[in-house]
Amino acid sequence: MASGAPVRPLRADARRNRERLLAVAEEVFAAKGTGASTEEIARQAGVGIGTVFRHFPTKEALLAAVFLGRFERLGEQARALSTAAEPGPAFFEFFTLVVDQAPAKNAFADAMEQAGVDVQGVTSGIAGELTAALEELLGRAQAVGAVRADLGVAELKALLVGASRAVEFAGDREACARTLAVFVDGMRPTGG
Amino acid sequence: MASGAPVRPLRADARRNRERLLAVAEEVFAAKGTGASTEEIARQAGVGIGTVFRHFPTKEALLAAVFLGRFERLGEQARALSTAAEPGPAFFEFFTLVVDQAPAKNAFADAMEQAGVDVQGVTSGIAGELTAALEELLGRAQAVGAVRADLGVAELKALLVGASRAVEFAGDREACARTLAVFVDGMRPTGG
DNA sequence: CTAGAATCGGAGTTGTGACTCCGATTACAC
DNA sequence: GTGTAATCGGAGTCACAACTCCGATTCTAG
Repeated sequence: MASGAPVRPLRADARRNRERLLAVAEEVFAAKGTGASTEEIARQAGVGIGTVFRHFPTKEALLAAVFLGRFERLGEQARALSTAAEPGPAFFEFFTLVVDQAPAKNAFADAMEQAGVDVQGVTSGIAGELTAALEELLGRAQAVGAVRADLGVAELKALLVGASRAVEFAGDREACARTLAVFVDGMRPTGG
Repeated sequence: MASGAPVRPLRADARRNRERLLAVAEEVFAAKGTGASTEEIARQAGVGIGTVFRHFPTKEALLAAVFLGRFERLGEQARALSTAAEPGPAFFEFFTLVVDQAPAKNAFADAMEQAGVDVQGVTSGIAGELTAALEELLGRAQAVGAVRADLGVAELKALLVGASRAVEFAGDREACARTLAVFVDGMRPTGG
């Protein structure tokens, strides 16, 4: 199960390059979509193409690494908010938070769909943690009656993706706010 | 403004091929995304690549033609429903209708964003009609108090795109229904 | 039926982007 | 400081997809 190779720590310059590449890739993919070329990323990171492929054997691997990082951070945020005193506001804060980071999140959905990659597979470990954190956050909010009871984590994920798309499409800030309000109100319990 | 060339009617076989291409392209783009190759479309339509490019000088033009057709049909459906006796149910029926046709609709959003094409420009005429029909449909539903008053056509479009994405992501039919319910309830008037 | 124009088909061109390879360079142990 | 193994850089390869071109084919007017 656990991989056999002991993986000695990377040389300092290699580690720097790897981190820089991840940061730049996240930015570029968010800005230009997942169709952005690896050459573009290499150039912006100030390294050669060879270096990109040394660290990430395929473009898909690079994408996966970027999304894994994003998932990790989302999971942390969700966990942090899931211990908040008021589960209701915490839940909606998280929702808004994710949607505000929409561009990168959409790049994620795009990539996974287009590449035909198995989302559950590639990101299984981290995604599992994220799912658990979402479950906690959602469950608590439902327990205090802040969120309708007929929603599960699957629906929540779908709504996160949909909301990200929607606000990206809405344009100006006020339209975004009104659009987001529909999601928020729609997730509240029906009929009081 | 009106173009000068009198455009003589196409030869019978040419018109057949053109229609067949549009139909096949819509299917293929919906199934495999807008990244599907023109060769694939030509093959499935049973024509040569040359024929595709004779009718649609670029791939982008083919995409635009497909979406124009879709917009046209949506506009018709919206217009038909906008004269219904009960504006509220008519509005929500239209919303559901569009979302059920999600795949193709998403292909639209993808293409326009990725290609960097000006949506308003390419589809201006038809999109204008669609917008007008949406406005009518929305306005009537709001007038009878079936839909919250703070939504405009821009928000409605964003919600249509977002909902399409969301249900596409949701997976099984029941999750889709619960997800859609969030949209529907969220668009209803608040506190009333 | 025939002439001739419109249309078709698909091999070939061109451009782009993922990925490889290996000599040059650099970090680290001693 | 020096040896050496890890890392870097980027020219070159390969595959694929958009688009062109022109001889072959098909439609239609007469």
